[in-house]
Amino acid sequence: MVHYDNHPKHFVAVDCVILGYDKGELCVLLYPRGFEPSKGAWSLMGGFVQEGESSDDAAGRVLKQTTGLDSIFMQQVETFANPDRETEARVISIAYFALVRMDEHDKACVREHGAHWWPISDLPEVVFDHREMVRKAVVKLQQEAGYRLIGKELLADRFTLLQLRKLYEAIFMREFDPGNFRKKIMSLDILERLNEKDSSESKKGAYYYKCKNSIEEKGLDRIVKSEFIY
Amino acid sequence: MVHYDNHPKHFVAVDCVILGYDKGELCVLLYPRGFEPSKGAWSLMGGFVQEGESSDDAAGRVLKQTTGLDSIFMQQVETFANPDRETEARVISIAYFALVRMDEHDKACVREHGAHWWPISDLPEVVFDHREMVRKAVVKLQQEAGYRLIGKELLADRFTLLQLRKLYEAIFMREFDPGNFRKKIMSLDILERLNEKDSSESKKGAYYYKCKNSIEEKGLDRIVKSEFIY
DNA sequence: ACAAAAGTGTTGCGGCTACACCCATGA
DNA sequence: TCATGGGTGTAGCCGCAACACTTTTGT
Repeated sequence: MVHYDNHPKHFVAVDCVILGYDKGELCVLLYPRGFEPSKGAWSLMGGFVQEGESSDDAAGRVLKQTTGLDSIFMQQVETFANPDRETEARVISIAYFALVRMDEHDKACVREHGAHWWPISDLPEVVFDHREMVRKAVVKLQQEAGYRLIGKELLADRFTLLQLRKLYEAIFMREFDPGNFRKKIMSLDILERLNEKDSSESKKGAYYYKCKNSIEEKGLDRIVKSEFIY
Repeated sequence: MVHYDNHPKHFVAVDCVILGYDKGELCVLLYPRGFEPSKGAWSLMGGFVQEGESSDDAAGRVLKQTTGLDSIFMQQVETFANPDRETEARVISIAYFALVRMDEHDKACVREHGAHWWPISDLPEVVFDHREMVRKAVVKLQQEAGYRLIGKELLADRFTLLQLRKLYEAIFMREFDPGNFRKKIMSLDILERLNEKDSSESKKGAYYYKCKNSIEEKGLDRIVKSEFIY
């Protein structure tokens, strides 16, 4: 591990799989690549890791630049380091994924970058190995959502159980029994029922819930134990 | 993503958490750092990612150099990219873990590097963030071993169910009921009973088993569903 | 009256846990 | 004969899936 100078240096980038949820669909934020090669293909939001900057910081910076959002749930997915994964130069890329509320991000900011939300189930052609990054990010999201309650991160402050269930159905790409889903979530004792109802989605009206800010999310048992197929 | 030249380049290394199993203990291969800083502390086996070499290749190369082993189960753990994680220079490190059979590796090769096997449960002082790398690698191993049968990778070609159970107890740091463990494993229908017995560990003698080379390891259900505590 | 979602209850199955029990054999 | 692990069986528990059923209210 001595002789550092004998060894090559590399460009190191982060690519962010920014995931949002809207109208029953899980979406990812892409921007159009405006130059060759692969002009016209879409790309994840990315940036280079700078001197004195950790990759976590770099990912946060990219997220901030493109959505205006700060202190968002982010997690490392995997590092892609094939020497020929990009065509112009060798770039080693650390993929991250982030969960944002699609109604809360800075739309001007996104528009300025020409970015666009694409449904996970119907992605356009993307650049390099970015499709694989998205795939791996979704698998990570599934693992994450299977162990602890996502929802805070992708829904508004308050939400109905229908909305939460639809979110989980979008994440796991399968349907959940309404009754059983309700009981499972309730048994975790992490939601607090508000006194307001939402009548837009049903005649009877469903109570809003919010996450107990109470605490610690420690050691929940599994929410979904299914296999991952995506 | 243009203007590559405006961006800094970094040293990129791989660090291998080489795990083995011997006499009921999960062990990791470390070698003593022979120079300051942190002289006397132990270090994971590592190396720099070269031009035209993927990080997977680099990890394989390091493993080959230090154990003489080839085509071994390896998996990326996580990338460590804090700017100050090493003291001499900034090095971004991609951590890998590997599973090797402690009786099969090239002992001369290991000795030549001054390397030594340390039990996971009682590590010496290690350099930089290597302890965290080991921790994360073990968590990954637990996840892996919970979904599919490790054993091929860490035990000899043939093994008794006692040996397999002891291995799982070492990985998960808890005990398994002998009867239940046997039934669980058998229900997976992936082991083939040989006609030889091992009498060294019991009076009655236990049949040797080996993994059905049959095939595909597809979609096993969970072997261990417990939470991860390490 | 009907549809549609909210919300609750019930039942059955499958897997896991805990533990009892016989077997074989070396010391 | 006794201790030890091999190997099998069983009973209880718990969680989940499937689905029935009641409630509420807008149209």
